[in-house]
Amino acid sequence: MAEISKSYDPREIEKKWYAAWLQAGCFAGRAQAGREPYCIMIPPPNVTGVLTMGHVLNNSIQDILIRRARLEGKAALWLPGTDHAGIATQTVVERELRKQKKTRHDFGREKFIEKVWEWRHEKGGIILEQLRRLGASCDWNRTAFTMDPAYSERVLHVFVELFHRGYIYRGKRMVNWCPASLTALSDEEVIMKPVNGTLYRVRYEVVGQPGQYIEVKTTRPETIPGDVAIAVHPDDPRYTRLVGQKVRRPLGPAAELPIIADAAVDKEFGSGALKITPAHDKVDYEIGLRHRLPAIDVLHPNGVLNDLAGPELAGSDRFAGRKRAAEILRDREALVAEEPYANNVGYSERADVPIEPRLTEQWWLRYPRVEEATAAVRDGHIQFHPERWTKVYLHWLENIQDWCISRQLWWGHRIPVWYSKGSDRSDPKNWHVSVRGPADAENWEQEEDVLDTWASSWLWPFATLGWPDQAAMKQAGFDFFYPTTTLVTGPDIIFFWVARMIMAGLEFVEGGAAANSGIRYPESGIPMPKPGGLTAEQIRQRIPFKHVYFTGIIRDHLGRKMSKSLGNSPDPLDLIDRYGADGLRFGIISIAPQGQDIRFQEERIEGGKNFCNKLWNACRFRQMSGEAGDNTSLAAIAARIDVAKFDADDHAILDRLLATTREVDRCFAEFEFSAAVQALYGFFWNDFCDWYVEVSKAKLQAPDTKGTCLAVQDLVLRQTLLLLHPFIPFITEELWALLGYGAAGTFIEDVRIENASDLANLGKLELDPKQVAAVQSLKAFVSQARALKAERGVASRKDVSFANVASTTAQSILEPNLDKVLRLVGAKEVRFVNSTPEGSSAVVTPLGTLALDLASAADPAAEKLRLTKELEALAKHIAGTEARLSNPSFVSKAPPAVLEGAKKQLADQQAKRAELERLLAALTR
RNA sequence: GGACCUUUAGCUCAGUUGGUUAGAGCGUUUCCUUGACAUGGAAAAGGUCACUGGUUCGAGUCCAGUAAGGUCCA
Repeated sequence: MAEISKSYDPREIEKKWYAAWLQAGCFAGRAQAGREPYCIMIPPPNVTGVLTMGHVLNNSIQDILIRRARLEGKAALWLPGTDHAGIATQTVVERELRKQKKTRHDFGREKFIEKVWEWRHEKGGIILEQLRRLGASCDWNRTAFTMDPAYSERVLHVFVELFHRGYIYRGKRMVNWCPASLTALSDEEVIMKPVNGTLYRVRYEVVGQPGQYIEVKTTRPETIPGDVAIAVHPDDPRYTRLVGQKVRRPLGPAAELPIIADAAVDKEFGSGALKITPAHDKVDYEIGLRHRLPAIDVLHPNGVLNDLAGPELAGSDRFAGRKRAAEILRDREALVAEEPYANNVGYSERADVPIEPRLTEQWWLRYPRVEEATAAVRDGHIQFHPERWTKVYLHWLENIQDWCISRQLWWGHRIPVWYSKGSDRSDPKNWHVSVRGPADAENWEQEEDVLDTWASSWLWPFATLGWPDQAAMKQAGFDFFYPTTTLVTGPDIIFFWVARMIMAGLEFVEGGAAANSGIRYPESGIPMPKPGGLTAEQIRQRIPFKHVYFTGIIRDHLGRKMSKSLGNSPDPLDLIDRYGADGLRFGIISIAPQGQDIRFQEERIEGGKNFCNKLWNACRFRQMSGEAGDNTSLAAIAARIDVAKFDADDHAILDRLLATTREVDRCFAEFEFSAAVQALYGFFWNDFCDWYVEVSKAKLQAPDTKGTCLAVQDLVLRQTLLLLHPFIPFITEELWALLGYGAAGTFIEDVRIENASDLANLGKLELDPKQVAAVQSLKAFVSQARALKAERGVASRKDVSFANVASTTAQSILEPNLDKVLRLVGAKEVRFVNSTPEGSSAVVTPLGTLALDLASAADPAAEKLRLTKELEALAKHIAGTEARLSNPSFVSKAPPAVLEGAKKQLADQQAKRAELERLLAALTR
């Protein structure tokens, strides 16, 4: 067996094991009858993406879950992939073209898409390579991409199905238009930002009544040329007599605008009169529809004012145009005032520019299965962790709006609709909708728009498993892995992705014959669902996942979001280089409480690395302590343990091992990963290294106890490695091999992890609670003895003697453990005496009053001060306990156990006080 | 405007169904290179649990309100 080096160096070990895992096919997700499936679909990162700390957290958790599932004997599949990120990817490639002073139009659609594919093959999907450095155990053979030919066909298939099922329509409606990307966006892609702008008060002269004006307030005077009316509230007495009259448009082509009454007008805002610009505002558009008003679009798609804005403004950008408009109005004395004004403006999420409400022809989706999607989460078929996100989800579903799914881009899934050449595109009679297109292609022209990227990734959980192709589904193990088990993602895409996946699953995944109406869709042959809702059973079969774990957002140490522009985001690969992948994983998990945002501190990553080194060295200690025994199975180790040779420390460490195993089990059940890491840290560092390893040093000297002590270490280390493996896979795999827990060519994942009761049974561990408790008092005794030494400044010396006044019980606990205690304290002897020596320093421990024997007498003043302070603190506690016990309500109402506890506590405290008083009195004498 | 989250040691956070003297890591102070580890060991200092009420024998924990910070929706 190779010797374990003095410190842990992750580099070569990580490389070695990742290659070995790949070589052995450890990550392959296989549908295996008789095994429980455990499946995670990666939230596909953007193909342009690089690894961020958010990805590190998110993917570490997925890897933890999937590796734990393997240890539990489940058939685990973690399916990786990327999405094509329509706008982001197209922007990246266009930016490269711009360096050559070219635009996509110089290439044309087909050539440009070839360019994007070239880029994708060269530079796209780097993030998947980076995930390997982190140790991600994805089934790379199944790597999916939303633009893969097979996936693409599934996306188009869904469009065609939804069209036939009546969920998709085309219409000229108000959309969120991004003037930078020149495409429509969905509501979810618009971010509201507070903006400090100006509110312009503008007056419109009433026709035929010189000197009579109506005043309106607007933040967008440049759209006045698009005004078609002034609206007031029908119940507003200020304007009743003006309704039906006209005003002059103060800017742009001259026009007389009707004054109309509409209940949508807010009487309280400004003067109570609203300018109506249907082409540039959603509310105005609706008012315009009600009053049959025209819509005058004064903007080019890129936000530059067009000729309809009039010669004064045409050609100006919308923001320059706003200033110019204000100047003109001022010159014409139509501008009454300008006021600073804070309001919310919608920004394009990707391009970070204000969006324009714009009237365009788009494709819309009425969401399917909204009710069932509500029920799925409300009724607990899908569980959110933390649970509170349920409310956010349900609220969104209650207020759901149709989804604009068309994008004016080239990179993406081109909408599978063809228009009969030369005919009216707005008439569905002239449409052909199919995956493959019309047979007589020459008579048709295809829709130019592509689908929103989310309209492809919402199919991710089943499209990656071959749906709807039966053969592909069989090969992928669809029936075995679907519904998947857990989705790990950020709450920021709860609407974008989580909710939509649920609806897609409910609509498309077959489950239960009762769902079928007997009618089949012409395109796919898929049975048409029965009208009406799905049963609970059908919902359970169709949902895409059973658990959704929402991670927190990683912030910098000041609490700011990490972003490229702030430069406050560390490079994960750099962190891996410096701390190891395991160190990074352990560190990030330890600071990621469930459902809360995380403040990143590099010190914690360093802590992860230190923990790995500690683990490494504890195993090194084991290796140096004695011959390796048969470690190849739990039973083999158990056979080397002679329970008759157990001392209190063996009982205690195994008791803590079982408790830790239970705690980690609980944490996995409740998605509390940082609590699991903390439990493991505390157990291993404090209970095992700081105590058991130290007491072992004495035990190993005795030939009688050596074998059992080594076997106990082997047992503890084995279970610890198993419990830690999902969190820190590389180092545990290496140590597993070095300590001989697995045969050559096998991996830690080939073993099944035991739960606490199985571990106790298989290890034949009959633990004595009294012995466990004895170690508690021994620890306190040792700690107090050390403190006594430290206070007298003799911490390093080993030749000191202690005198202990102990009860027979205390003495019976101390004596069999004395060798170990002396070693831990750093002392020559503990003499059992009847009274503490005159003038010595003493403390009251659970195992007697312990005095430090020194040639030099203690400083009486210092001793007095110390004892007095301790007595004062104790007196407070005694007073508190007495007060409780003298309260009749407490005595009569508190549960007996609590009452007994308080009584015992009081007795202990009083005994300790008596002893301290005696020490103090001895000093004063 | 609606909903949710957070507020505990200098910093970052635990604290499970209310029940001994509220914990951890980092940082700080002192001591220690003893044959696993200085990426370490030992000891210590450090908290009126944001505030105000209430429920209770008993509140960091439950309830109501207030304040500050944050997130989402409109």
